[in-house]
Amino acid sequence: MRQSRHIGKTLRETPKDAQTIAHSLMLRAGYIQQLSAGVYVYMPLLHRTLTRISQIVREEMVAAGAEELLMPALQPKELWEESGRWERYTAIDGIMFAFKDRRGSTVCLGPTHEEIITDILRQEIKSYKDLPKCAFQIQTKFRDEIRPRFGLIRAREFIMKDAYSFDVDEQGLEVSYEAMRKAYHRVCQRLGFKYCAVEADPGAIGGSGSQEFMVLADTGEDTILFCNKCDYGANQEWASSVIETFPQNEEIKPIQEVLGEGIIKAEPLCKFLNLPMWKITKTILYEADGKLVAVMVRGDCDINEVKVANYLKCKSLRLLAPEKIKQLTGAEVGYAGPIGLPEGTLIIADNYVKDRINFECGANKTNYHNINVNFGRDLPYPEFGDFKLAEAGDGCPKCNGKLDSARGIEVGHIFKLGTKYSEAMNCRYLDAEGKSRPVIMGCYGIGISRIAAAYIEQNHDDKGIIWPIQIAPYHTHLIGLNLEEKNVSNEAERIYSVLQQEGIDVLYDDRQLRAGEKFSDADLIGIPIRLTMSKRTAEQGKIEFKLRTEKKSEVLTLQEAIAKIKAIIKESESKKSK
RNA sequence: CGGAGCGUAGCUCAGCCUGGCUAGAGCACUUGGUUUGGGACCAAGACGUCGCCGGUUCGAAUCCGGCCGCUCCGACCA
Repeated sequence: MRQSRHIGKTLRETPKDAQTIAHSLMLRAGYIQQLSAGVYVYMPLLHRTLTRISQIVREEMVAAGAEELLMPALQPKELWEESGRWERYTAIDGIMFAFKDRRGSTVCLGPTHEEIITDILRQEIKSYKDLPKCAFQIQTKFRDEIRPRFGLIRAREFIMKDAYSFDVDEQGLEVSYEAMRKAYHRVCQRLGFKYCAVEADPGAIGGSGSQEFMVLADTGEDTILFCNKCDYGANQEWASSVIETFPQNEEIKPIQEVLGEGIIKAEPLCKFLNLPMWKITKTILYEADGKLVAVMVRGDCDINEVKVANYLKCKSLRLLAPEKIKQLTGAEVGYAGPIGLPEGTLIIADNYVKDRINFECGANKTNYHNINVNFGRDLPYPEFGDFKLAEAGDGCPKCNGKLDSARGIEVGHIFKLGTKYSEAMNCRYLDAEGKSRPVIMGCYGIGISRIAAAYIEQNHDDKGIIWPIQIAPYHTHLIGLNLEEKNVSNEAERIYSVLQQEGIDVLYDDRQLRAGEKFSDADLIGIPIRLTMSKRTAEQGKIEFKLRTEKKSEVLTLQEAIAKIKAIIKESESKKSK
């Protein structure tokens, strides 16, 4: 491509809306243009990169035994009602774009495709002999995100690869899931990511287990925790951890109400009462689908609301508003405790709350706290579970290691769905005994457009993007200098066409600009190999070769340069799965 | 949705508080000249429904009201 005819001007200044480096660089280098909130034009350079990312993903999906198809983005309401997700996705969460067509039928733009694929496969699968099956597509998804942000990281329209597996039983699902898990690792490796795969919350998609593929970046929206000894890793919203416990060998004391005026929050409280943090109890009041719930955790812990919501199986979980707390408990915020809550309040407590004696908790009276509280005597044992937020420094739940934390961008997420959709939508088969069984499903997503943004977030310098050869928009960037001299421009033109004949993708900067501007643009755009033809090199009959990752350049013959470029391309292609 | 902010040239922004006549700057763009291997310089030019609608006023980018759009902080997720 001749840069003089290329669409996508570079900008010197950072557009003010860009909050992350990747977003800013993509705007400045002409990879994206914003059309409205969370909606972007994929400009020619990005389009090429997305095509390459898609191709890598496609190759690994096919190698894992999946078959490609393409489903409609426009979907009928009926299938979503059948799966039971219509209300959640529209009225409750509002994540789905839905509207009426001219005949008055309600339709929506697909945020995901479990319903459609299940509808297709239930017509396909009749017998255990029809299984297993695995299908994937690379397609535009629509999600009316509550808050789109960071450019392509969280967009309302984005490109996703989604795959769906169908098996006869759990063991079959294990095999399919494992094949996808490996394929996801290969995709991440081929792309050249610094990443990690972690256990995750299946969330709205549902199912029994899931893993997220996290690209490590400080601007990531997620916090991940991983063990410094074993392979345990999990999204913080899903992670469990081990914390220190203390011997409970003191005598059981009588419960006592203590005045501690204006003293709230665990730390001031433990100083005031001269108690260790772990003896304090945080009791937080929530409204779960309109029902009052009190959650207790140890004073040195925080609550993980995802765990609480999962335990309660509720659709919405909100902190109780201060006015409501006062109305229901009679106390200001900060004095809530498990004793004396309104009738019918569900009390749940973190496991680490359980084996303590003579602990503290709020008295549900402004300025008062109870000490020497004991389960069984002062209040019944509540329901216990894992509700605390795991944090860096906690112990690993699998070994005796410690958890470290990092920020990550979720580029892939794989789920064991089980029978959630096949039961709801009647996707069944007859087994060898002639018995009807629901198909066991899995689903597997990769954010194609997000990968581009995540890669830049992880690989850039102060001058611009640094693409690897496998997903760069072009393999080489040919820079022509001194083009006003006929012999130089002739030579540059010749090299441009030789490179093309050799099957090397080349962006040829044939613009009449100064060297500095061309080099700056080249650094910004980030094509991995730069070839420079100028008066200087033309005289030697050679060309300057430079890698985007290196400071130094070398002067080579065209043949040598081509050989090097081909070696680099070949090296990246050797990672492809057969 | 709750909280905060912004909307003036392609981009970054000044002007608004304290209303005033042809609305500014830098970058980008056009033309000419000098330059020419890391975002040059000089000169001349082109480019604006000041987000939209309404109100106040002799007069509105500026004050007031409504609407729209965008961004940030929280819940969502590939």
